[in-house]
Amino acid sequence: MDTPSLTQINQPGAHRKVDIRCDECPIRYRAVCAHCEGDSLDALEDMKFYRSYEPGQRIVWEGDTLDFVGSVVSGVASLTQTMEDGRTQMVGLLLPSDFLGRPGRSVAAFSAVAMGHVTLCCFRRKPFEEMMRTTPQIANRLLEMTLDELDAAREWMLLLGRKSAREKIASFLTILARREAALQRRKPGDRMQVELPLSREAMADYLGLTLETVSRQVNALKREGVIEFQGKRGVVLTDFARLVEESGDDADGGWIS
Amino acid sequence: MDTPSLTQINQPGAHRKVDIRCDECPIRYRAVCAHCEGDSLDALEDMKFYRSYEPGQRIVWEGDTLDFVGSVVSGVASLTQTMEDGRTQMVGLLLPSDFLGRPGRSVAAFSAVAMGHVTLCCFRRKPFEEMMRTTPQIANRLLEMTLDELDAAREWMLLLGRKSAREKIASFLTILARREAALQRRKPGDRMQVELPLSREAMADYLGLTLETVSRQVNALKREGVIEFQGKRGVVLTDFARLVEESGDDADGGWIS
DNA sequence: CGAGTAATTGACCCACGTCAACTAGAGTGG
DNA sequence: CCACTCTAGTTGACGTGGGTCAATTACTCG
Repeated sequence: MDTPSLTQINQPGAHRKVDIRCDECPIRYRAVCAHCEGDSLDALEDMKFYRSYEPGQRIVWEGDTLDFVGSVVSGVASLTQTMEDGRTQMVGLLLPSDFLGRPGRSVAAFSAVAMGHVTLCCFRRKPFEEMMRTTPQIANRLLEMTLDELDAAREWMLLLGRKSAREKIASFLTILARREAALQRRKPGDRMQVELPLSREAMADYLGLTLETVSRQVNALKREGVIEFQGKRGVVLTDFARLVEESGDDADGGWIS
Repeated sequence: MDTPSLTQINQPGAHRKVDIRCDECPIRYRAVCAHCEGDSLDALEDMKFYRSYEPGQRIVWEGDTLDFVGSVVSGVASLTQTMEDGRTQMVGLLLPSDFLGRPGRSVAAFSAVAMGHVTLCCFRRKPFEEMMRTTPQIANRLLEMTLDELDAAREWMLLLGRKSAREKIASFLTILARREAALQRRKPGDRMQVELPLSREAMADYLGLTLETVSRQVNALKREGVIEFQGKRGVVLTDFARLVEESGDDADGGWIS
């Protein structure tokens, strides 16, 4: 459950097995490096190193220093905040191509935890910051990504502050479906399948609910025929229009991204 | 209550009366122009124009196009989201030096409303975007500011998702006090006075509560001697330590900014 | 002084949290 | 292959924080 030491992870062996050439990288055109080419891409390629995390493993603790920044290559990680009495709120989901860490500040404002098996493409902080100064493509791409995240965070504030438990669950499923559909370059429709990337508890932390309420609402949707289960984490959306209705959003939440 | 037409506002007269030279501007070193000097500042000075809004006036509607971006020079504006049935959630407060509008996207994701008398320093979208391309100081400053806002939005998610009504009110007052103290370059302490920049209803929209609950909790804090009122909008924090306790945060929420 | 808006206060109730028991799988090891 | 444990999820019973509706009060501005 603890972060392995640097030496442990920086071993050549650990590297080689996950190494990917940038031009074959699955997140090549969505990550912070998206606009880089030629020399600037080569420079990043030289700097980068990979790290992997097991499900449940802590990537960084809120308040600790993080001596690198990087992109999620595969897997899902959570950004969370915790109060002294243990209440926790997830404040972001890091999906492949999302950026972890804040240039210009080495103390992490939030904890990051691997939700499944996670691989990061990392850059040591100092060289990366230096590179941001000399390569405007990187800073510009990061600005774009940060603006997107800010918009998403603000959307989420509406959900947390104003939506009912039922609406929260429906919104979450709708967003999963829209993202899944976008990846496959088609529209979200009936009988589409999605994988829940989170446990009930993690969903509760994300949605500002308790895990019992999540369980009840999910099963209520099942009972009412809006969704079906397929195995442990699979969900079939049997009635997408109904799901959108239940989410409280207007019909075409224009999420493309 | 409606946004005045462009011509109405762009009249030379309306301009002149609020015009400020950049080197005398109160937000000179905190706004998006903070890192600009010499030529780049001159360029901005040439491009800029001012607009004013009355209390309650809508600056832009969610979904409308906004053909300019700009900085709040004075006053407070809110960024809000509204559901079809009227539920609204404030997703940000724009204070002096804060930036309004998103470069690269002319459709506003959120409504902006003036909470008091507001003055904006505006730039037409296209020239500003062009200038961002040629002047890295601007893009860099905007990145810094956006990262700060993202952190603040995520802090707010914890409040919205997990805090009780009492904790929300206490947190809000604490934040006001910390900002006030920072402006005066001292520590927040007992018997410090703050001005509520928001009505009960606006506070409710900000905190994800109803205005009745806001009223009850504020008055409960008064009854218990944690705060006192001074006139309509003035509040004296008679017991700051207690207020921080009630907020649920650990003692020194390191908010400087 | 009267009208209009903002704020307070009370009575009621329900959505969701809490606490606790129970079930279903997924390993693990004899 | 079956007990044995461990974790994740479900379900029920119950209490309450905060929402809703409505009446009242306090300010402000003609």
